Amino acid sequence: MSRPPAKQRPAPLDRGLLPSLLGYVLRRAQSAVFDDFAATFAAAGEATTPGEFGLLVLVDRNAGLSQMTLARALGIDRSTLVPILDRLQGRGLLVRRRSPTDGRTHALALTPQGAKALARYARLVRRHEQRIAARLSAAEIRTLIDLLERVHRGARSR
Amino acid sequence: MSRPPAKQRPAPLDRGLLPSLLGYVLRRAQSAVFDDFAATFAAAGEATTPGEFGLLVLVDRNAGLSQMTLARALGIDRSTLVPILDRLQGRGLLVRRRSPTDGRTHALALTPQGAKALARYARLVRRHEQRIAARLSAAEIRTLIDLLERVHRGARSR
DNA sequence: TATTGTTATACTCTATAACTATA
DNA sequence: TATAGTTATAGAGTATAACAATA
Repeated sequence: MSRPPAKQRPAPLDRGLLPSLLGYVLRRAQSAVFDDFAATFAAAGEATTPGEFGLLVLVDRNAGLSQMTLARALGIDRSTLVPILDRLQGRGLLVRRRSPTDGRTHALALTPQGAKALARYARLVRRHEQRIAARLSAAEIRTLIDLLERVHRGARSR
Repeated sequence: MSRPPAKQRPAPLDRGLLPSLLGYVLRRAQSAVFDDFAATFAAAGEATTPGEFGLLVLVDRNAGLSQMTLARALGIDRSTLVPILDRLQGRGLLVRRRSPTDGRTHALALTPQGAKALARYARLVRRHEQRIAARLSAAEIRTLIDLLERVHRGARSR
């Protein structure tokens, strides 16, 4: 029963009530999933965040939408969106076109290169999803998504 | 069956595959829960984040721990922790004491004021938890926490 | 007047690299 | 040499306020 050298037993900290708090467990799971997303993309030589991926999907599925519409869908301020679009546009993934009907707005759209990148990202996301759900059955994944949506609705309504 | 004025039907965007992605649903739930946390605290005239609350609990339950130990437990770099502790110390909630056994480390501890604040925060967190779980039974909450922990472990192991 | 996109500004969270005191 | 805490610095995400162009 000899123990290995063990330079310094880390001695896990007492977390008190934290592990029983839904908010805490949710936050930690989210953080681990974010790390896995980044690692999956990095392993494929890509550098794109979950937020950027979601944005690209929205632009792809709703071509021509305005920045205000997109910002509302993302739940961020319109000024926050500007540098994000600047970066994506700088990477050649999307363009801001003039709207023909309203001179104040931009019509956003993916470039052909952006559409190709999105298809690549979608494959990586599928791989990432398989990893994070590896310990769950298909039924459990559905249950989890359902419970999370109910938490979302409960938290939103105040 | 006349519709109310409705200045501009927002026409919900097409989110494509996003709602079927665990990572996406998780991120949205987390964001809504964070907002609810902030709103609950703001309504009570308090301004403390989930991260700060978690940190205070760890210091409370593990008095005398070092900044490195705390940083590891939080999953952040030691340099990231410095301004966070500066702020909490500035608010009079915790202190950095000299460690008597190792001159390189600080022994962190809550002040009496910090302990009182933490008790106040814990009551608010309980209220917040009731809100976000309002649509879930006790059994469902347990299931959700269990599933999230399994996602956490699955995402971590690579 | 109201809306859209932009800019200026500020704050927080995050990290890496380099410095210092101590072990 | 190695570790702990700090500082300098930088990047991303977030916001508010004010401005120009357009409706």
